[in-house]
Amino acid sequence: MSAIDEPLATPRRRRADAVRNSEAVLEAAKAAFVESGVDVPMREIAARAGVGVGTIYRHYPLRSDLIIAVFRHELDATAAEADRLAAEYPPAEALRLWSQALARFVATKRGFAGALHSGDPAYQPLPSQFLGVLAPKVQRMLDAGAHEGTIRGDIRAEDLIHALSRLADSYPADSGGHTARMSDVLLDGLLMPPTGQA
Amino acid sequence: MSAIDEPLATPRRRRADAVRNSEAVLEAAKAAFVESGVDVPMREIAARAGVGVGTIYRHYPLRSDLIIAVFRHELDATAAEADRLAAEYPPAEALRLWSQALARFVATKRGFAGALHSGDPAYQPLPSQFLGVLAPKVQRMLDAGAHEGTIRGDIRAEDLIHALSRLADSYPADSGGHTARMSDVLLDGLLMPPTGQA
DNA sequence: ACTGTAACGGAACAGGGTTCCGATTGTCGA
DNA sequence: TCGACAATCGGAACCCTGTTCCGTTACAGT
Repeated sequence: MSAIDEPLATPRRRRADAVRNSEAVLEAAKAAFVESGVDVPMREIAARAGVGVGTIYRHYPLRSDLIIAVFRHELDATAAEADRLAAEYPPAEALRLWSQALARFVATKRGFAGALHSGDPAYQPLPSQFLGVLAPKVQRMLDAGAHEGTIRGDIRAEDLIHALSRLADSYPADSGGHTARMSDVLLDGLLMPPTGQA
Repeated sequence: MSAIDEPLATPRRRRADAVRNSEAVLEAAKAAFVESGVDVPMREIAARAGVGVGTIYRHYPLRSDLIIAVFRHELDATAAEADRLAAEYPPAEALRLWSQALARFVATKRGFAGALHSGDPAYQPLPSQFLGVLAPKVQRMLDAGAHEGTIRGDIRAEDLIHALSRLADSYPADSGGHTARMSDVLLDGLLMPPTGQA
């Protein structure tokens, strides 16, 4: 009766160099993503991290694994922001403010939205992981708005996030506020009553 | 004073094989785009057309040249559709119907919207050529709607087309009508009066 | 027919993703 | 402390694709 605080017999301890390397890769990827976007060559990340490419693939078999790992914190923060805003503002306004947070997230990750919708097998799990974190929070805002009658109720959170992330990626260097304007138009369309005739 | 129906002295006649090949490439590309999307390898197009890759590059130095050439007819038709609808329906309704036409155009061209916004130098002229054909027609619809007070006047045709083409590309196999639904939401947001508070 | 040249084809080069395997090096038991 | 084992490493090698380049081919005009 010594170590039963581990779920089952400890299979083995993770090697120290493995931990070091996996963290070094994470740091290198983070920097590389900022400089060159998420499509940066694997070899460059490997060089920055001072490891071989094989080591990257060992720790992150899919490029999407690396991306999610790098952006995990920010992604969670963006999700948490949804809760914060939902608690402080009426649904429609919370949604509008949150959409700006999402736009900031996407805009600062060159190539992220493209990867999200690319269909490339290396990015295959990305959409579900991304949406898995955000959609529940957004859905709650949508439901609240639908319940009080200020937001139309036939739009799913996942579709909305898809759309917003698409729009946010439309202008590589968006100095004219195009993204913000079109996102606002989309959100106006969500407000009740929908004026459009069938 | 024989042949002055040509702008200036006819420099030379285009070689028959050149004409043949350039058309063969066009046909091959059209088929390949349908089967595999606009990102299909050049070698495959060359093989289908029975020419060498060098021949493709001779006739279409940029991939975007080939894409535009292949879709020229459909693109013009989509532009003409804007005129037709504008003549027959009130601006807001015309715009809604036209957006469906655009969605059809984009949806049937796998990878097209991605190429449109990719930033890849091989696609560099694509956005301006694409928008150059469509934007003037759409702008006229927007202006008409703004003039009669049914459509908000602060949205440029180019931004709208960008947004719609982005949305139309969001779902590779859109069986659930997601694209149509989100496009409708966007268009609802265009209608006056905009309900959203700043 | 003959010639000059436009056009051709595909080898060659460059660059990126992914795999594979011999070499290395922690970890753990003795 | 030491040895053995296996996890891990590194980067060469392979494949696929875009693009260029140039020796060869074959059309157009005389």
